[in-house]
Amino acid sequence: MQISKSIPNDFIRQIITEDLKTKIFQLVTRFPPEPNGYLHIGHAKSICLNFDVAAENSGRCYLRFDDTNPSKEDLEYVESIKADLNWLGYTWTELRHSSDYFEQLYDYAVALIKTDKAYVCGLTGEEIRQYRGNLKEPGKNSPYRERTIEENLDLFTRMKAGEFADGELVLRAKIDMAAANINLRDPIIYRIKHLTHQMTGDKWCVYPMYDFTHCLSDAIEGITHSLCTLEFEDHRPLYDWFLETLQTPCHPQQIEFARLSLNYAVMSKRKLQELVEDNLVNGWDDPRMPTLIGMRRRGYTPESIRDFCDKIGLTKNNTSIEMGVLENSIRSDLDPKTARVMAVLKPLRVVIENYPAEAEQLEAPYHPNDPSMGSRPVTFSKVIYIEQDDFLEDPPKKFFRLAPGREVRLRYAYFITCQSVVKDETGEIIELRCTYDPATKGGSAPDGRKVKGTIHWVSEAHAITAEIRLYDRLFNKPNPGASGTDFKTAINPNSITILSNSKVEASLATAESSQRFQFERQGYFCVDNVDSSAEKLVFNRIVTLRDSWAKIEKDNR
RNA sequence: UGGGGUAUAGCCAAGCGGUAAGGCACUGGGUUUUGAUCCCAUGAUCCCAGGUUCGAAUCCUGGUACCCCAGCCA
Repeated sequence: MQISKSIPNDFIRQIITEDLKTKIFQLVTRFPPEPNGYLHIGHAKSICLNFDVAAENSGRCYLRFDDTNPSKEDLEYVESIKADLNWLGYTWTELRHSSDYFEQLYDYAVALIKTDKAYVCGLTGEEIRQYRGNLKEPGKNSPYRERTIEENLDLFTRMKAGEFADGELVLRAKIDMAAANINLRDPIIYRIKHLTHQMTGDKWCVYPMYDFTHCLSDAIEGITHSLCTLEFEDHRPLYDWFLETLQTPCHPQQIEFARLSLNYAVMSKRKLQELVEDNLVNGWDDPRMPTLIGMRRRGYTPESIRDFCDKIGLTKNNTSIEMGVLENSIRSDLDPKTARVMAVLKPLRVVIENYPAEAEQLEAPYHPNDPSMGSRPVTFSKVIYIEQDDFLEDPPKKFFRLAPGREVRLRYAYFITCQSVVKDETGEIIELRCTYDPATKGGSAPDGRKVKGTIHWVSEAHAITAEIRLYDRLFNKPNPGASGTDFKTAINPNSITILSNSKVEASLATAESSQRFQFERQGYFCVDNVDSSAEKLVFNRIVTLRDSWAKIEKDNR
């Protein structure tokens, strides 16, 4: 962005600012993903919050992999998460893993047992659920709740030693089976899993649960403000209970905010995974996915995503952001810094009858409002392509483009007038015959006459054939899966359109992977970082330009 | 009366007892060799009902609506 950014002043920053005023400490935050999937735009909200708020206050922000469940996690994900974070432009003060603390966590659990605040329970999963009660009725005590400390110590030691099978025993905090908050009804804090962990290998066969791990990991790292999403509000009493009961040297403050939800998109890991597995998209990096890796491939800039996160605000309100906000962020980031070039998506051949056989070079600036971006030569010739949409045999009112007998400006070139239309046997328009006015070279008429339309073009003999992928929203309902429907029934069947015979100007021959351009009058495009090659250029449409003609057209119908 | 949250314009969101910021979207207008950009203009009495106060979106009382919680997931 060109404009200097103002620091947001949301309720979390207000709390932190106030804390900083009244206490002496260095702010420490953390971004704690579980490495069990790819990051998406919703994670970006949390990332920006944690890293930015630390930076604004000369604090630190850790990246911590919350890897307490080896059955779901994979090294592949930790690498992708690190790459996404770097791409967004963030650097963590230190890289940590919850698994780094398994030893300390185990000691804390033993401490709990020793103070009679935890016990080994032999109930089955089904029984535990039954004993837990429900939303309206209190639970009842486990028959194992009154084991002696010695017995618990012995059992827990043997759990760790691998003497029991998965599911046979668990360690539970001894709190209150009648608590109104279900999280406090003797929550399980350790379970047995005979699994190889991606970091600790086969050292452990008991793994701590989230509620026990997260607060203690925060405390161990000296996190001052532990920021998480709303669904953990109910867990805060438990978070605080562990820290108070165990008398940890510091007690981080958990603060919850609303997670991001975006119109016409899904954000849950389960749903995204389903899209990938059912081949409804082409992988996690499909440009239609809200994953960071997908958005990166689509052509979104890290700046635009950070700008978006600033714009949407931070509250506890359960809200849904309109796609338009995201689109605005990417457009306003790209507009000042992206070179303009010409590309004809759906070509229509135009022969300029009175133009000589010899081609000529014209100079075209890369940016209309920024001469410092320079210019490039484009070749003009007797046979060119224009956009099919830019010609209408029977134009409606307010259509400013080409039509029989009408004159338009070819951008940076000449005025041309359509003399006749050539059709094939089926009546389809296959070619236009036009004439040009040599006096209008460069695009202005010495006699001062005006044309309302300016259209883009490429020279047939000099253009490069490219594949262009047009993307639209993945879903055609604002809230896919709302009110019990299957979210997959809301998939937009036209979320991708592949144009394999588009014609782009010659200067694009040297376009590099991931390079972005504005195709004049069409939108912003990005060289696909997977499928594009020197032999076959492939562009992704990042976003269209705002299009007031499209609105007029829509109103006409 | 299970517990925990949230309600300010179409979508976000400031506001913290002194008379409703801003962004996005929309609509109208101006500039323009992109129907782009840019520039101007236009909209709410704050979920409802009472109450306190000279004064309430802000405080109190009582309602209503919506979200989250019953994984040996995070």
